[in-house]
Amino acid sequence: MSKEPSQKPTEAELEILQLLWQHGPSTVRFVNEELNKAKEVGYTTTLKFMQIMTEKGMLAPDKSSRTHIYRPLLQEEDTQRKLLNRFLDTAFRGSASKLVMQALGNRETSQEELNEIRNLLDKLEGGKP
Amino acid sequence: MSKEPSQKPTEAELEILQLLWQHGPSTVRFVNEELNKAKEVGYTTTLKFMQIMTEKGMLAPDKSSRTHIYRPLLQEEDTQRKLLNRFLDTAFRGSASKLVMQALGNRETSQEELNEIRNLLDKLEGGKP
DNA sequence: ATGTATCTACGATATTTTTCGTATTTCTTT
DNA sequence: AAAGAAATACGAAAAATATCGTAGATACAT
Repeated sequence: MSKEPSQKPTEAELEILQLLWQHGPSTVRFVNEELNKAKEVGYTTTLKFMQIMTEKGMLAPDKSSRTHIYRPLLQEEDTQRKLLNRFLDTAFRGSASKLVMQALGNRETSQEELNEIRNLLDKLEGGKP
Repeated sequence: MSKEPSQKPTEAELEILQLLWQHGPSTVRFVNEELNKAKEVGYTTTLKFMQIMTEKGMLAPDKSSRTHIYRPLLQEEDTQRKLLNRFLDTAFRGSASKLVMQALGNRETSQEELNEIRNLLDKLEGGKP
């Protein structure tokens, strides 16, 4: 029974994945230090998480040296897409536009980002002019 | 010790809130039947949830008749906003535009909705011409 | 080469979330 | 008024998440 590579990461797992996506393959110590910038977490706690994530097939450790280096097996965009779809359904009953409106309304969004979005809108509407 | 009215609802709690937002104040039985359209859940399970949610200050039961009627104390948009902010940070590292792009890209969005979004963009950019 | 620091392995505990069973109370129906 | 149906109250088990301590192995510095 080989394990399916994906699942829904928990919040804590997601935080770790974020760090790995952002910084590339890393050691437990590094991840732990990064996590500690936000809140206190014991080293072994982080280690345990990363081991569990490895069991679940989310990470792969390079064990060639004593200090293991973990890399994420889940793709960032893939994972985001799945999480987003789930979130959209549970929190917004599937209404993407409501979500988008909230997301844009609640936060400062840079001019550059707004332009990107506008471009996307153009592309989406371009399909049926 | 008065309880703070809000907290982060769990997924199961959110499902119940959704039903109450959608249909207005309801009985346990009604909520339970709705939940059962998606998956089997025992009546007492639903009851317990709604009682816990009441303790947490998310719901308020009208107990004037034997069959209690629960109404949500959390506002839909409020709650969505909070959940969204959290989700945005944990899943998209705070990048609203990335989230928006994914949300629009992954799903069919109606012309009407696209227009709404475009209007919002105009309004957002209007602020600093 | 010996003590100290750093790792991983592993198991255990704590916390939160989900799920139910049973008892008791309150209607309804006959 | 008694039997049965439908609700709530309560407690507790089960499952999923999160957190840590200790032991043993490995490297490093003196």
